[in-house]
Amino acid sequence: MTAHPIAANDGGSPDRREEVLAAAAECFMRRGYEATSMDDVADMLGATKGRVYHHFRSKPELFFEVFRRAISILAREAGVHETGPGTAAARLRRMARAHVLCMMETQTFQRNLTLGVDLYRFGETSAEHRATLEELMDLRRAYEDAFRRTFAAGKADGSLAAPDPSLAMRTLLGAINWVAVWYSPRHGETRAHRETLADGIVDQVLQGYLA
Amino acid sequence: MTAHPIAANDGGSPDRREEVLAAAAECFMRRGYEATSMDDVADMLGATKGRVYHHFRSKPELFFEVFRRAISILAREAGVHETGPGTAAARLRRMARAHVLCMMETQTFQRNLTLGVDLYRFGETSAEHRATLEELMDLRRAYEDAFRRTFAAGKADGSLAAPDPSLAMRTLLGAINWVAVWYSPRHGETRAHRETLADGIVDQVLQGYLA
DNA sequence: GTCTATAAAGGGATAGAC
DNA sequence: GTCTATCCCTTTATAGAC
Repeated sequence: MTAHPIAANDGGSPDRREEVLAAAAECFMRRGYEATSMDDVADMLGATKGRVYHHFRSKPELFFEVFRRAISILAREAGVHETGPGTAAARLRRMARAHVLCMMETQTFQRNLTLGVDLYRFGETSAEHRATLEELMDLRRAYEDAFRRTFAAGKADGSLAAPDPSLAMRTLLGAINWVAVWYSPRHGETRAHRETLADGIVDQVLQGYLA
Repeated sequence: MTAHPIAANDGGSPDRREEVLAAAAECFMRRGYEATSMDDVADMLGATKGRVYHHFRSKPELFFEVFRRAISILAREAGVHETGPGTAAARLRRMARAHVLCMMETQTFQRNLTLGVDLYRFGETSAEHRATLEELMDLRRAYEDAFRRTFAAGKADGSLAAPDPSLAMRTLLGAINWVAVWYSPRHGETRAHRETLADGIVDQVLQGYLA
């Protein structure tokens, strides 16, 4: 891996590595991890796999990067609200709303989270890849823990009424993770449309957990 | 397909075709549709793929049978409660409870429902398989409609308070479908344990939809 | 930085033995 | 009803041209 202008990423000019990553996310989502070939990813870019292998050493590493990106988007957009102002219920609402928007706007990346968990649970991988997978599972657990802690905080400050924070975390995340499964962007849809939809979903879902 | 003693299935003696189907469900769940080889299915049975091909013409047909089985279990166990006694809220609770138990007890089959939807949305299939997939998607839609109708009925009889029955159906099913993703049976677990867990989940989740 | 060509391995499906 | 052997195609990954 020679000097890539990855720093230019922040500056604005589109990065080639980023294009490969996005194409891979799309392919993995559509066909699953093992069924996706490096040729599929290349085809989606209108290139050959020489280009893919130039940016990523192997298929597992490509997938791991997709996973890492997915969870890092969630942590940045949603997890960050754990430490905001207001009651636990208010913070939970901001977290859930941002999470839903991520499911809609970075769907191709987010759907690969489940794929990664299955790979961890059932896949046969080398020791090195196993270690990376463990690390990625830790990232995911850490993200989920923010929801668990917020449910516990809501029990303490009286704003939330879930008797079992772990179970509440699971049912809430189930409801909002599922958005990535059924959501499909409409033609001409704007950010405002998605925000309205996200508010509707979150209002609906949080109703059951409020004190 | 020559004379199989499929009728013996009802009688009690284990059916060979059924064994292949169960092994296939497990493999498809673990590795995904395309990544699962007919050899994988055979290996899980301690056999070779000659046996698999004797019972199922092709890999797609094998998968379709797994999908069909999954949805038919749900329709029988949960969908049937749509027409039971009591308020819409009471019926919805019985449906959701049975659904959760299915997610736990026939997990390997149920997890393939999402796989099938992805295959339908993104897969490249022959015209014949396409037609079968359409039919399977209809079965799934019909099952989901039972939930949608019950939410609408609850609006009418005043037992449920979801403003948008379609959205309520999606968030509720998301929360309870997700059980199949995180649930893992504990050692020595009994049906009673699962029923208690299912009741906890359903109590938690339905809270938000009650009038 | 991306291409073509190729090696080595594994997949779906069938034929025919038993 | 299940197994072995086989055909043909696709896959991962690398080497080396440009």
